[in-house]
Amino acid sequence: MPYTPEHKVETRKRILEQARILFNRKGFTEVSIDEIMAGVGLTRGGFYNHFRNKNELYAETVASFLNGRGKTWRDEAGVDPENGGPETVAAMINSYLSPEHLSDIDGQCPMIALPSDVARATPEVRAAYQMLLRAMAWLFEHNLPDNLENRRDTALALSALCVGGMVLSRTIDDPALADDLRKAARQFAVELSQLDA
Amino acid sequence: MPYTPEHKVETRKRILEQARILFNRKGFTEVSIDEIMAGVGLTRGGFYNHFRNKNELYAETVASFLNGRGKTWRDEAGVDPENGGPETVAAMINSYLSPEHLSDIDGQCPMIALPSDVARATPEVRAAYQMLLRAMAWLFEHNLPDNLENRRDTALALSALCVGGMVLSRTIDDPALADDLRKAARQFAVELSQLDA
DNA sequence: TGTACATCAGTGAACGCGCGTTCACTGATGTAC
DNA sequence: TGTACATCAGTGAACGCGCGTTCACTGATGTAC
Repeated sequence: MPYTPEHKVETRKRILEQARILFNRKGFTEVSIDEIMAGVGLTRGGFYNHFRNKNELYAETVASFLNGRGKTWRDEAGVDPENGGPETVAAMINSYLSPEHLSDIDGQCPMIALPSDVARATPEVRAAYQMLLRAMAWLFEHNLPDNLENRRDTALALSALCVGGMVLSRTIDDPALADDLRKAARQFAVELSQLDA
Repeated sequence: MPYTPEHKVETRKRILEQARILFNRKGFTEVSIDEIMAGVGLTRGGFYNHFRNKNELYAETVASFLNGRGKTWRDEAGVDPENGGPETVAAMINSYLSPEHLSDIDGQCPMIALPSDVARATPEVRAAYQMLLRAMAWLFEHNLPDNLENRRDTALALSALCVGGMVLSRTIDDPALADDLRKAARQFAVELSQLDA
């Protein structure tokens, strides 16, 4: 048996990681397989040893965020699904709508970088994206105060506010406006999470 | 002088309108000039009598929304910048986050259909997008109650919530989840607009 | 009113380019003896 | 321990395709006489 089985697994991971970064930077259609493979130090032909086609890669990239880069993010924000609470919600909001997240093009959440790309992608890609949103809303919901009546709706609205605030800030050129928008979203998200509606 | 000057102006308008619809459906890069011109009943070569290149068309498409399809939308929602008020804000929110707007792929607001496309487009396109956002926030701001302390921040947060709610709903396949999200965003947006923060 | 003419919106073949994918191959590697 | 071998990850030329853009041309139209 030539090469260890781990070798192939590792290469596959490196391709996924490189693809995630490049997709975040330039979007799905603007990134070529050549580019991704070159970033990993390989040539184009080898790609098809790891993925059936570009669409499969795309779906796996989005899906892999949850347990890859997304896990790092949750850890950094100190999110603990088991023992959370209101301060966890505030930490999530502040981290998601932070200037660091805004300037972190490579590491950002795919829901911010790729919404309109995903809307036109294959069902597999959209399913992966949907899973991300569910995960985000679930985290919000289970850390909101118990006495809140409509926790799920609050969690969904918070998700919309967080993603919307970042998507718009990212698209806006005027740094002052982008910042005001991000801060306003953050302020009202925190308020909303404490609201007894 | 062959053809009336109006003839050319009219054709240009028809190209813009067709481009707006197709961009809303499939995004900027996925729509070809052939496709747009065919939709207008012309052939590809003629395009360059009206626009310098595809990027110029893109920028003008986004910019033209404000006084074209966007004006219709404001009229339908009964938005009057001069004599508004809280009920105008509620009308804007309810209209923007309505099931009708969600299902109106062709006529939707470009901020929903094209956020990640715009983020990677030319400065001209981004400037047009920014103008749309400013217009939306301005409308919110000037119709919020006078006694509200932070009207601008409220207006910006409302914009983020509206756009974010629609972007996510559009991307989600599960109709139940998409609907819950849209409704939650709407409910909290209305609440937020009455909040004295 | 009718006709020749000039204009320029529109045509469609052609060009260059980059991309996704295929495929015959190469050569690095672990294993069997 | 050393060597022949089989495997298969990786290579890179080639293919087909569609796109944005150019350009020499056509022909519908308003105007001048």
